[in-house]
Amino acid sequence: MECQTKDFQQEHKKEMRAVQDAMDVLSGKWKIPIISSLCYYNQRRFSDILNDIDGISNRMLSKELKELEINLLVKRTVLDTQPVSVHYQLTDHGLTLRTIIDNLTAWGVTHRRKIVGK
Amino acid sequence: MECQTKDFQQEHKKEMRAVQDAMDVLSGKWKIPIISSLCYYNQRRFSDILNDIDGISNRMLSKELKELEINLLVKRTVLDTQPVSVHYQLTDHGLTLRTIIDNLTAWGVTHRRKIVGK
DNA sequence: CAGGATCCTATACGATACTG
DNA sequence: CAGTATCGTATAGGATCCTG
Repeated sequence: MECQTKDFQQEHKKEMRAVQDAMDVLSGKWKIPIISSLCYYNQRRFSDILNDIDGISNRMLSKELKELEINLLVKRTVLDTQPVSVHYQLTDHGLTLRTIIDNLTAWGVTHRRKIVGK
Repeated sequence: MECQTKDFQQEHKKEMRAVQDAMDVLSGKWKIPIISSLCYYNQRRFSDILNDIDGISNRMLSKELKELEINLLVKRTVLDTQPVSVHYQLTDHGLTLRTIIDNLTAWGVTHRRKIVGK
């Protein structure tokens, strides 16, 4: 411990800022489920996602999708049907989250086993 | 899309529950920075962590460490020195988060570049 | 169908002060 | 040093109703 220089610590703080940047985008109750849904189904309408995710309200879905759009993770496409339908899909950048989601899924499974016990 | 069976959807909902389980443990402002700190330094005292993480209060650190302990991610050890010092370290189970944290860190970096522009 | 507007509650979090 | 207690605020999120 005594050998740790200021640079060493600064390097770590930089890393922490990066993880927090990531978590700022992904935290909350619904972001990951939404991304997960779009990952799984590739292309999805508003009401489909509403159905994919148990317990989410339209208000929340709308709000979260907007934030994901702002963060360039999701692309919104309005189709001029009657009545209008709207498609959501992950951008290329959004797709780069796939590995993380998969890892989190796997970890979630083993964690539950660990906590609840089997 | 039309070929998706009920089973297919149920499988996906299971996966989503798993990611949410993971996020329940990791969400919030401080959990990941704390784990990151313990990952980096291996063993750390309360006041050290307080120093590692910019902006965290002792109240929050105390609270978050307790939750991490309950989730078996962190082990607390009291050393009978005068005055007492307390060591925190990741459990084996906590260490399994390393990959995820590394991935999130890397993703955070590219995401910031993407959003802020370079 | 795809949302927006409104209202309300819970909890996350912050600041400060105190203790063994 | 390693916390706990107390108080206050802000934000996340839920419920319900409305609209082009």
